[in-house]
Amino acid sequence: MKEKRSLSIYNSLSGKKEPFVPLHEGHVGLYVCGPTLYSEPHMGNMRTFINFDFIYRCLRHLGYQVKYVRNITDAGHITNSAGQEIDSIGSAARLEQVQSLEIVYKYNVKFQELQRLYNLLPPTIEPTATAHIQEQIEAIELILEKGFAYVENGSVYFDVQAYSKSFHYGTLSGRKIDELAQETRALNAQDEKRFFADFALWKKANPEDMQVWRSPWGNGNPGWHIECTAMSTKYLGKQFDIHGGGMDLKFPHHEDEIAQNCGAFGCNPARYWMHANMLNVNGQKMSKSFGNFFLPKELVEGTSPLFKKAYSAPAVRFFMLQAHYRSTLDITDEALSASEKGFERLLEGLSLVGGLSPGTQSTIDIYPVIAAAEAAICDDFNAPLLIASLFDAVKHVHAIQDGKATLNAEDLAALTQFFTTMVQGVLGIETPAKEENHRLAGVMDVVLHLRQNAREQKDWTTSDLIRDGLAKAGIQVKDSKDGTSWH
RNA sequence: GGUCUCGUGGCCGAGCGGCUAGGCACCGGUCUGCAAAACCGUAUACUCCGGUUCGAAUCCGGACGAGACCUCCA
Repeated sequence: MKEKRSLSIYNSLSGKKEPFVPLHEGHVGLYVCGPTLYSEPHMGNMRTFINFDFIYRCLRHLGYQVKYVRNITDAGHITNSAGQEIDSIGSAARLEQVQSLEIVYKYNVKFQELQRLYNLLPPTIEPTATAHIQEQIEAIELILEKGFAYVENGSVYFDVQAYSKSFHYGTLSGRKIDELAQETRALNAQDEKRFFADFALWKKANPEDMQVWRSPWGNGNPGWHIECTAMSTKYLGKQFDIHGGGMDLKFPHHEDEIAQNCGAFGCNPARYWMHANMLNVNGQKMSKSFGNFFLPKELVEGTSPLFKKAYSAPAVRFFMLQAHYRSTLDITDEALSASEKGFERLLEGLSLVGGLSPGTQSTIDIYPVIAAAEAAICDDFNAPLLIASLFDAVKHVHAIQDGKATLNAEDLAALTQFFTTMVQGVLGIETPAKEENHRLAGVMDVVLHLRQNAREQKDWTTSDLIRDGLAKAGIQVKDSKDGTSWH
């Protein structure tokens, strides 16, 4: 009996929130630009994937059947927009003195580990670029047939000038070609391109290239943008509902993807473009080139010099979702530890709600809270607002726990269902499994029993000695009405 | 230089024309042998200057400041 709600999504194409209308009722085609496997994904990369994982979960929660395609780039991007040729994976391979495939395999394993660590649902399909060379070649052929590309010395370039006669180049980024011409930084001697804004669809192989594929134009490598066009078309069609990715991909990558798709099929690949904002460190984008990045692993292990302690993956995920996906988020030790406390409070609420007993009648109305949460999801996937409503629910849970309020069986079931669905299903936060150390637990039972005896005899010296001693050992004792616990 | 985004209380971070965001910290309270923990509660805000409006953090213009993109980037 899920209420039909109208979802609205901020569309980067229009710069506005728009009501979401899927191409096929009840179904959503979602394509997200995934990682390039030339290094271990850093925390900034993970923020984008966490955000889109949340969006994916929201769409499913709203009852949509979602086909979620997230590509894996395992072919080095060959670009020459600045007259330079960069094969990221090949470079990494040379640096590590191994073959390209080893690089790709190594970092793919790491990425899969991170997906599990941060509780990312597996996409419906995770296609790789190297497994779709044929599709990329076919897409390039189609663009050539339509007259929006040209072959030059074994390479194929997208012809932006020809394209501009039929389509508007710059719909997504708002860039204008003549402005671009002036803005483009000093270039090296122009190469085979006819026009500065042209970009490579296929690049002729260099002698030192490790990965090379055959094509109608000779041996070479696919261009940076064409894999997304080829794979999104294959798995989602010429046009689908939502295309997502990091903000930094908006230009030129997504702009060129649009040009390719329009050039090949006459339509924008996606009706809604969504861009996740950057993770900042000290107010600046986390980036390989700034050197201010850290790895997800370092955060979980507490080995990054930026942070005083370790933060669990669910806590980090929660921290990320406390900011809206379209806002930049500055990650600092202070912000993270503040968020962690709230995170624990939420988990406490989650564990309490299951143990509550129903009353004969309800003295509080929980449905406004549930409605607020659903509305937050529908308002451009507003995770922070959703979390705020969950904290309202936590207050209700405590009130019931303290006997200050009651819920009848039906309402209590609704609250419990709501809480677990939102925290685990939608936010994707799994309670971290408590590490059970039976021997320590046995020792603690004895120690706390001794302390309890001392307390009953008002032997405060002994009881405080035990308490302070445990504190030094990193164990905190918590006294409450129901007894003493520790962690 | 061009294009765009953003400036919210001690910190993080929502809201985007009128109605308490939320979390953390602070302060007060309950509990406690004292603490801690836990729970409850109060307070503090919208960079500046103009304009529109009965009414603006919220819309428009300007100033200042920050960031992103224009080059590989999630």
